[in-house]
Amino acid sequence: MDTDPRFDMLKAACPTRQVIDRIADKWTLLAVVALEASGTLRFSELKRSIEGISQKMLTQTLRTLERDGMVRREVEATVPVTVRYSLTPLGLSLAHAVGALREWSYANMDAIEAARDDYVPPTGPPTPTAVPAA
Amino acid sequence: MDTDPRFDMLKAACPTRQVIDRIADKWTLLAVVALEASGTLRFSELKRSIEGISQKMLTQTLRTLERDGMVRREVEATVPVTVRYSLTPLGLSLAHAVGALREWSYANMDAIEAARDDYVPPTGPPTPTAVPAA
DNA sequence: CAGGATCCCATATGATACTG
DNA sequence: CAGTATCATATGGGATCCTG
Repeated sequence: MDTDPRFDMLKAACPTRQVIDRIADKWTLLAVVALEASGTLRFSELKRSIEGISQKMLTQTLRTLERDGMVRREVEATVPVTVRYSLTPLGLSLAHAVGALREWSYANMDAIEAARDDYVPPTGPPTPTAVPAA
Repeated sequence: MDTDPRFDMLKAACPTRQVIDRIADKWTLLAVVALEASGTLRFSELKRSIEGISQKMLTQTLRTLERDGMVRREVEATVPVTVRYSLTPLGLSLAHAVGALREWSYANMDAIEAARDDYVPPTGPPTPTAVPAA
């Protein structure tokens, strides 16, 4: 059998795995980072902060984060309604964990770039510009 | 302008953001975790380790990780060829960063579950089973 | 301003078959 | 075993229009 307990954490049924499945997505992580950086942001501010995100994905991402207790949503009944988003303590703790990833990214982006340059794909078909032709 | 320097890290052009865009994906994180847990694994072992991953995605994920210098791929010319994958130092350091996320997931999965139960979506349309009808 | 509802498409990913 | 190639499909995600 392949019941190696070391991999239980990777079983789709494992709760930890489920959590990973949920938060390991670009927009979620970026939203959390944005909120961590400024504490509180309105919908449109948040949208401007996260370059490339669409209104749809932002709404969707925020709803999920709110549902899972990471984000607090406060509606203020002003004339054009004002909605402010901020991290809950739970969300803040997630932000810290994500911080490790960001730091790593920052510290190692050069190494990645370098590796990428050196890389030669395994058994690639002849490069079009290099084939001597038959 | 919205040139708040606090959000530079979220600009799509920012190198850190680019790295995040790349590694913040489920299969990549899971592959790294799997390799960290056992040091070295063959293709098929890796596939069995990561529940739910398809052969295609595993190949693709490993290629990318290899290209970016996180994974080392060693081919042994045995009869049915043997390929072993392991983390490079760079990959290992990433694994550590990801570890923070895993620990967070493990520590807070209950809180998430709880929040999810309490959650009531904002201004939802009347629940079918609750509408008094006109 | 915030966000719900739609339409629609690119592509991410799975399933299958084939090979060195 | 460790892939590559192909086909089929789900769905992630953008563009638009609309409303309180």
